[in-house]
Amino acid sequence: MTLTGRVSTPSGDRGLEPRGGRKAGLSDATVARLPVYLRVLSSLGESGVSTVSSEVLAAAAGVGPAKLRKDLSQLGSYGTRGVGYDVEFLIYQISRALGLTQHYSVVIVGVGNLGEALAGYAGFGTRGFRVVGLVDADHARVGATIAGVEVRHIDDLEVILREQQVSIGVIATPASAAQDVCDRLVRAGVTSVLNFAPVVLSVPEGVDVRKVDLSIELQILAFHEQRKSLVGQAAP
Amino acid sequence: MTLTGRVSTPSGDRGLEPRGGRKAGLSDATVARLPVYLRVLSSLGESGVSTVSSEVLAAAAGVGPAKLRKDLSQLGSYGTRGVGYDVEFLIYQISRALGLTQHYSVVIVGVGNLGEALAGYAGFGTRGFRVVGLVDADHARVGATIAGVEVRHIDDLEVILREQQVSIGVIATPASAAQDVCDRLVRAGVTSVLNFAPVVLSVPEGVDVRKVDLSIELQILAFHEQRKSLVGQAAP
DNA sequence: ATTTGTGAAGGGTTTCACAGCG
DNA sequence: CGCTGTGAAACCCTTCACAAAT
Repeated sequence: MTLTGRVSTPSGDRGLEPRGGRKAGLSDATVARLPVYLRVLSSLGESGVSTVSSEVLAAAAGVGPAKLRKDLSQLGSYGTRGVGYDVEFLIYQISRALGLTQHYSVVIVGVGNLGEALAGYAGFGTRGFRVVGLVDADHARVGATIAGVEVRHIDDLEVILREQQVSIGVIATPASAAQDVCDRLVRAGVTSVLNFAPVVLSVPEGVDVRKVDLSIELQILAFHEQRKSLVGQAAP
Repeated sequence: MTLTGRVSTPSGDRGLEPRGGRKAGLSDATVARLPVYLRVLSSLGESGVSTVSSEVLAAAAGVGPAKLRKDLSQLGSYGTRGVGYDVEFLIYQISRALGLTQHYSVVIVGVGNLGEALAGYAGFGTRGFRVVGLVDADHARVGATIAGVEVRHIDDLEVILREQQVSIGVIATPASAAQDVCDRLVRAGVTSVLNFAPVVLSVPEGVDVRKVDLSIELQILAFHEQRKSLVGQAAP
């Protein structure tokens, strides 16, 4: 069997190109780092630190100082030359830039070990995210209460999505169910999806998908691990 | 309190700059995508497909065809013009490039819901990764058997690392324990770490750390979600 | 005819180094 | 003097478009 010419992928072929058009400043690379700065700043704030230099903040966040300053300068001029950045003020400004001053309702689909771990994750409650729904296809799991939320059957997914203005859907199902769940989320108006299932999801334009994939991470580590054993092998 | 000038971060300040020097071809961006191609190819192979074009494979992987060809050309010339790529042969070549023809022993530290989910993850057994150790600080969890592996106490960590040539350590502990666990892994010779705890780990040069962080992903989604509501707001 | 492999162009990100401000 | 904010340079990655191969 040969597949060529016209596309007829097993898992569909909608929405190849992921990102929609940007509206204002903030490059993707910067957006991906702001949450890290935010976490470091919070921990500094709790330690009673009120001011940080780019050098110290960068070190704690694991980036170079120049990069950090470039990132922060995209938000505005919130530092003081000769002094550094005010911790509380920066926390506020980054939160605002990321949209964390709003609140987001999250539904988790699939309540296996992973779904349960996600539901119980403390970082959820903090910073404007609230788990308003847990659903599973397995009737045996329906009715249980996890982190204060009752598990409902996946048949109720659309009802839950409509009742609670859900903006983010988390997919923690087996791979085989993921695309179907995703389609249902999108059809009900969810435009942000966090996918833990090991499949490439197809979504229409305008929907953001982020993927977390254990085995991809492992394979990337394996690549570097292999490199380390191959010390100076190529001919000069 | 003010932190400026000399660095004295709460969580240490070793290992700022992440990546070591590259040895041969294969850019970071390419390495991050090869596992995706591998997965798609495997699924195609199981469907009885023996040959694919870059167009079809790219569609299924969610990238553009030009990017896919550039990526694959870094491995060598393994396609046939006018025809496409042989699925089985490509699977082999990508596996080889990623170092998946070797076997890697993995230890998971922290057997809460997340650790348990990771241990039970099917993608682990496949493709050369084997969980050879599960450890936890909680005596109540020690002795249980998960996915065929007995949970041992974290005091035994160093013993396990030495007995079983462990190359990859997975940290699934609470944030407060992560840096300490990481230090112990590194001291015992582990050079690849996959971190699920929400902290920036400090490691000496030569050690690779990859981070999986739910709340960072959520915050990135929040940013894009916010953008969507702000339709045409800035003055022209 | 079809599809790969790749120079060249284009865009984005990081790093440098210093001007500018407190 | 110290540290931020930022043009300019360097680097990396993606996209285009076409020559080469079957």
